[in-house]
Amino acid sequence: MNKKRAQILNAAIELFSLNGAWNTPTAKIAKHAGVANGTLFNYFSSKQILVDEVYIEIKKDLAEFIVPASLGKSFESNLRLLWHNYIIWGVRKPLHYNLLLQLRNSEMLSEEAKVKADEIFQGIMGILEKGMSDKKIVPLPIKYLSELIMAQTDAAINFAKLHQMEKEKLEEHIKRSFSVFWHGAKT
Amino acid sequence: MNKKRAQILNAAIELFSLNGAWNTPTAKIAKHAGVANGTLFNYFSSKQILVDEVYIEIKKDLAEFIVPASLGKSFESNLRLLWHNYIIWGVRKPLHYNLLLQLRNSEMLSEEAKVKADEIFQGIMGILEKGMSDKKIVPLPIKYLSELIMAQTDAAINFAKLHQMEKEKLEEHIKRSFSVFWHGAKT
Amino acid sequence: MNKKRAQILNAAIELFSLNGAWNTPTAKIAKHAGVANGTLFNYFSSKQILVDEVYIEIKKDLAEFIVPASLGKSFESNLRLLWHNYIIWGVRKPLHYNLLLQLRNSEMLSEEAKVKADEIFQGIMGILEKGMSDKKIVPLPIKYLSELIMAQTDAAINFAKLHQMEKEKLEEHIKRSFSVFWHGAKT
Amino acid sequence: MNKKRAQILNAAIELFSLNGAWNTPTAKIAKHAGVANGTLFNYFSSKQILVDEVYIEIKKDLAEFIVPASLGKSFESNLRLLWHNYIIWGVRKPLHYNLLLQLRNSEMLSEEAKVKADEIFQGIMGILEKGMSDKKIVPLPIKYLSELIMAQTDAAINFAKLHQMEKEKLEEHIKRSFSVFWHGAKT
DNA sequence: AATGAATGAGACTTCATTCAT
DNA sequence: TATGAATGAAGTCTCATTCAT
Repeated sequence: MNKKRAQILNAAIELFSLNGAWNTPTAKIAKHAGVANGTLFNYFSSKQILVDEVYIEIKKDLAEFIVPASLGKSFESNLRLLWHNYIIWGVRKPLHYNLLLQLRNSEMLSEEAKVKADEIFQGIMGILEKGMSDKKIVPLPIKYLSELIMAQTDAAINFAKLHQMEKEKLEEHIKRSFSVFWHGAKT
Repeated sequence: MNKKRAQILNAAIELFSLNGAWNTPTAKIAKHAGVANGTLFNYFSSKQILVDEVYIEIKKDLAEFIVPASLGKSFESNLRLLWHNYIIWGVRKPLHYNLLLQLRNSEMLSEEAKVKADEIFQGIMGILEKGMSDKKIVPLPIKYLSELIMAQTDAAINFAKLHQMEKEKLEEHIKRSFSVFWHGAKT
Repeated sequence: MNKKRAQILNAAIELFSLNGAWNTPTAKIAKHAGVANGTLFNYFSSKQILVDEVYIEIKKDLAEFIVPASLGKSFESNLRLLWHNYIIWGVRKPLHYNLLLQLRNSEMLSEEAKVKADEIFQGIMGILEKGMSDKKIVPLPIKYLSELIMAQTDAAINFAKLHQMEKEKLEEHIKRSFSVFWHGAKT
Repeated sequence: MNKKRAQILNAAIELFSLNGAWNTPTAKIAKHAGVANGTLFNYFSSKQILVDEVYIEIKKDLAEFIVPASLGKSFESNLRLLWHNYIIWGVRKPLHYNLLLQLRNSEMLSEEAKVKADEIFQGIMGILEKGMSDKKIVPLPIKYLSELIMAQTDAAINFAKLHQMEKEKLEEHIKRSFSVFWHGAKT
């Protein structure tokens, strides 16, 4: 990939996360990235597109991070791993995570970007669908199930960050949060 | 209360929700509210303050709506009612609900506003704390429990809106969502 | 005279002097004067007129203060008294004095106000003219002479204020400053 | 130096002088300078800073103009030259001169600007100090002496402009004005 | 006469975007 | 391809003035 493009994306993620995308000027991003003002527009033809690409970049990073290299045998263990990895990602990459939340409900994303970002998660959706059709879990619409998982892991991430949890304590917290979910959702 | 102030607040809520607070000019709000440009600043001395007050207004509206007039006997029934009312509110007031999510992670709110908004929910927090200390529910930090509830109800609201649920269907959905939660959390 | 009118004038003098007339809103003047916003415009139909009236008020105050009740016999003693009184006025009424300087070169005064203010000093000009025609002083255009006097007294006032002179020290300073002038200008 | 910057400074000096800095919009300055609205702010990050820089520019121009290329032998001749040059400058550059007076007492200048502007005149102050310590002049505080000189030359400039003096007549006027001063101040 | 809420023109300033170098 | 000065539309906010009470 292109180096300058990556610099700009990273600068944007950092500044967007800290100050809000809506009040981060492109000029500041360029400066933070160590490139000229106009260079940014050689790589991203408008700020709208930059925002979209930042969102997609984050979603890609997340998807790569949480998908297990190889799927285990049981649905529960696969789901537990996804659950675990998502929380770890959220804790380890606070800027990315914060920005993800920020953009999700901001009315700043184009429809195209949302669709594209969803596509990245189709593989993960597949795992859930499989578990559902195998009746490993209470029958819920797949879309609702995923929202539910995301919602509960978000709560877990926020709480872990609030208490600056690390290592064993964090693992314990993840375990417990999954346990609460699994108790309610398993068949 | 003051009529013009309310007009402005309502106009702001509507436009913020539809277009994003970050790209709703104060001039448009004033026009939509049927007042002059400068009048807005007689009531809200800056856009920042308007945003803060909008957020507080929404939280107040929500708190009023979900708190049961009289608390029932059992913790479960009280919690079930809160759960129910929150989802109803989210479905009935989509603009308010959407804006609530938008502002929460936007970096647009002042710290003062966040604190003030939290104070509005202290009564509701009290209900949870009571249930917890009475061991009606698995021992979780109260802050995490509330995040968890909010997260799951948010998921339920999103899903209900996605499928434009109403009446019996909506009630059924609410019931099921609570059931999943209660299963996982009850002692 | 009218009490409210005087309150407004005094408030204006104070605020104009401290912050500059150009950035003192009429609303602040009204508040400082303890009257309503609109009341100010009952007495002064525009800010321009208020500024003009403030200037005239100051000039009147100054003229009243410096003109000796009864003129002495010698031109020198009369002039010495004017000189003395002007400096005393400038030191005792720093707000008035400061504002006088501020307005003089500000392009904020209407031509009418300047003319009116000059009329107030015609009596004093008469004294100078008399001394000139009696050849008590080197032949200079009367207008230049008055400028010269004002200029030197201004310098004396600034210096006295800089060193916070009072009583004997101030009197000594005034004496010396007049002496320098008189040495240069007497015939 | 930078061409656009100079254009803006010159436009500002002209418009400030004619209409007062307080009621010259930045938009008018930009237009008069032949640049876009925003360009002005590339060179002067706020109107306050533009005003400050205008003041400093004028003081620099004045200092350059009045300081003699080489100092003569006698203190009197050096002082006479400064006196002469200042008056000539004031008459030849009426816009600059008018604005200098306007800004001096306007409460529009930042303290930094005043300090910076004073530094420009340190060389000239040195000349006066030398004359003082050599007892060529009555013992007066240096600060007062400079105020006195400025005050009298200001009077001379105003009078010269009032009568639209030129060439011999102007030179004669300057000579006389210095003579009045020197008579009063020499030892 | 006194009030003060309402007005809206206009001020300063920001910033996404362009384009000549 | 990279630059960064220039642009000007558009945003937030101020404030002299009006007018119904």
